[in-house]
Amino acid sequence: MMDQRSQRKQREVEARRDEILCAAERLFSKHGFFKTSMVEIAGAAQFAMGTVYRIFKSKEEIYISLMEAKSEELFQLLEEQMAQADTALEKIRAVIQVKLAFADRNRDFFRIYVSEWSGFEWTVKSAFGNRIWKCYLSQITLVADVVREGIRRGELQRVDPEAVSLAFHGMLNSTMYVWVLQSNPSESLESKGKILGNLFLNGIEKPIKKK
Amino acid sequence: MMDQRSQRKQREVEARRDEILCAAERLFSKHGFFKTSMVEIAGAAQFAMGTVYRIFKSKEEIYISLMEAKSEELFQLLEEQMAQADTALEKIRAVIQVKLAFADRNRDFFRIYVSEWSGFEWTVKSAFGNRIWKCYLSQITLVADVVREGIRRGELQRVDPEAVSLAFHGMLNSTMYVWVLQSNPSESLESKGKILGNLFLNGIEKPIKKK
Amino acid sequence: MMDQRSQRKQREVEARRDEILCAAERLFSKHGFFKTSMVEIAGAAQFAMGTVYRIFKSKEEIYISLMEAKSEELFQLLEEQMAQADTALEKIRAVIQVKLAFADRNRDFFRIYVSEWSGFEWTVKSAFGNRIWKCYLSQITLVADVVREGIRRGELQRVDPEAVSLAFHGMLNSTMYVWVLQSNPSESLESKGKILGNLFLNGIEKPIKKK
Amino acid sequence: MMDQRSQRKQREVEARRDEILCAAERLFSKHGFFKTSMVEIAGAAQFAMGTVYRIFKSKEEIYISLMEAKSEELFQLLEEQMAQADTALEKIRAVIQVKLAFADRNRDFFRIYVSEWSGFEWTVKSAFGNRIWKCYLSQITLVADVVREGIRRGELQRVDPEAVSLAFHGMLNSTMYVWVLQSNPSESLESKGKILGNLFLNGIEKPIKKK
DNA sequence: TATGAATGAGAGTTCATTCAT
DNA sequence: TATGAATGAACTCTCATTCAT
Repeated sequence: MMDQRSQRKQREVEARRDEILCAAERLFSKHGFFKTSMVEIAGAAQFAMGTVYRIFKSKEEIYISLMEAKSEELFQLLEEQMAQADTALEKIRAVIQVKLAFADRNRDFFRIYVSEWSGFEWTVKSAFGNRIWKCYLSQITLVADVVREGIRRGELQRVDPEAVSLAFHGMLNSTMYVWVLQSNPSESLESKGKILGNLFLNGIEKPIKKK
Repeated sequence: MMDQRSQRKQREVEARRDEILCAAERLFSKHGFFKTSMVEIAGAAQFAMGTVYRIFKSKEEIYISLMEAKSEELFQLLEEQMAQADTALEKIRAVIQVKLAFADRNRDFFRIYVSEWSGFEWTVKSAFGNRIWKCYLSQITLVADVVREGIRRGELQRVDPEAVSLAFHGMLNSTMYVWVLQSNPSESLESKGKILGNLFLNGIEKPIKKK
Repeated sequence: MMDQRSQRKQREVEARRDEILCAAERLFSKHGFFKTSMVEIAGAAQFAMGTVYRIFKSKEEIYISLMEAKSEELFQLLEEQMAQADTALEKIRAVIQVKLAFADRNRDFFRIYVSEWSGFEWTVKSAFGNRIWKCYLSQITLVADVVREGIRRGELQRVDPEAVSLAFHGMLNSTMYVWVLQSNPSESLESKGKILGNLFLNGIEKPIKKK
Repeated sequence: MMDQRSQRKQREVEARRDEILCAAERLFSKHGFFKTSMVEIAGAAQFAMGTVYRIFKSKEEIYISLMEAKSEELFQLLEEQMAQADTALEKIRAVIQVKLAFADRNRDFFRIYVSEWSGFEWTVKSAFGNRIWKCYLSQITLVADVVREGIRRGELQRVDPEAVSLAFHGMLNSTMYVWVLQSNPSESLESKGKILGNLFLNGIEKPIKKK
């Protein structure tokens, strides 16, 4: 009985969290962190200010929770899809597809994510900066591991896995950000993915000697 | 005589501009645009508030002027070095070297530049957003032209020049940002450049058929 | 229950409005609109700045609300007293008495009212200027109507009602302002009213022919 | 020789004073005292800020000098015209005509003059307030003297000269202000003067017994 | 527990006045 | 003497956070 009640409570709190994060996502995406006020967030989420502050201890906390939640979601999707791929090449192509599709479904989030990918505004407050940074780092590590494994299995050249993964994400993010900004993307998700996959795997140089 | 005096005036105004921009660069880099106040900028530049406002009409104007000035400087360096290179491959390697060296000399600026590369916080205010965006666009166009020429001359594969250039800059920026953040870069400038150059030109896949 | 609470809220907000207006009245009267700061108003009303801004959206809004509230109050007194008078002459004498008594009770307000009667500082910002102007216009129209009726009923000469009403208020205001400024009015309210009434009704010329 | 040079100096200073006052008049009339800046005044008068401050020690000084200069001019016109009139009635009509004509020629000044007739914004700083007040007082006294003389000579009723003069100017000013505000005055100067003259001399009541 | 009014420090910007040139 | 750049206090208004109800 007590259990049931506390479970309902739990679920309610979760639902509230989501509603607030959802409202914040839209607003941050539209106006940026600093030009979005707590009154706006509370209003959009249909809660009183006090209620918002009961769930999140500050505006920054909302921002970071938003990043963490979505990053976690994306990370799990990445892991799932990568588990189904065998070779490093397939895994890398999977990462591209998953991220592109995710960006397409979460355009508001992605505008924030890419913009703040460096965590620049947060670097001072290291406690917050670190949490944001981890969101990026987890993905970079994930791909770095794939690269490392690919090298070991002879599928990939002997490159620096971390450096290459970092560059890979920069490539992806810059492309996706511009793509997300366009309201009517002229080119499809697929073609973008193919371009990036080829670029990352084979580069742009023309293979000169193919006897 | 009149000329001399007005020239000195001119130089003094320039010097003031630079001092303010320099102070702003440091502060924006450390705290971000919104957490840096005009009082701080004025104080760091050793001027009274009114003096700062005599030279820049708003805080945004300082920010944008900073971006424009440094971007222009970087752009000219890029053009100079590219003019001395013959092939597309050489030009691309030149871009990487120049940007890395520039980032190394302008660490504060680069933290701002990469952080805000998407211009996200500015997109709302289109007048300002456009000016920021142009700073990035000029570089993307520059490299896209190199790629186009390289394809025409048979040096590069038939890729989408704009898409590839965008990805190239994302790759560079993400790498440089992390590199700039490290106070004691363990790896040298050269090696970073080599890694990125190889990645962009040849990708990471192991060339399978080499009979 | 809900009703009671919301009613109390309503009353509290009203009380706050009044306290702020009251403080502003005193300060505007003493230092004028531009030399009175919001900090001073908030301080005098014993509220934090934010509270003042919750109730009035700007300093101008306070000023205009003050004018409108008091003007409305005066206007209603005028209407009441005029309703009890039969002839135009009686009505005009009633207007004089009511305005003098009101000015006596609201010395601070009257200093502002008369000073700014022309709305000069406001004419530029038409939106605000109009609201101020209406405060004066309503009274001028009121008296103009009385004059018109008086003419119709043969009590008054065939004069231009609007022009005469305007002059009438100028006469009243100038007299009242000086009177209000004197801390210890040497002459009584009554005698001032009589003088103005006679002046407006009969002029100052000696009726020459009275056979 | 020395005399000539110092005389020229004197004349130059006078010319500067006039240019500044002229510029200030236009600007104060358009935007009000507080919304007109010294930079604007200096710019409009084609002088450097320092030069303006060499001639007037503050913005307030410009304002008051402006009032004093024009008031003095008006006062002399009034004295001249009144000297040519014999009876009190003629003198009063002369005052009306002169003021109306002066207002017509000095519309900018009159907007300021009437708006600030009460000196309200200045009352705090008594030193300044007094100087402004004297500008009004001189006219009131002038007319009060005429009224006193008129009573002595049996032309006017036994009224309070000061009170009546004050009311007279209030009447005039309110009428003139509205008239000055209208860009295309529909009614002529003459007719306005007649209305005010009749009102002041005979009132609006219909003389009842005229056998 | 939920509310949202109250808080007040702090923001960007202006401008009367000064003073080195 | 004339200049106009430099000054910095003071302005209006915002908003993240708190807390009495």
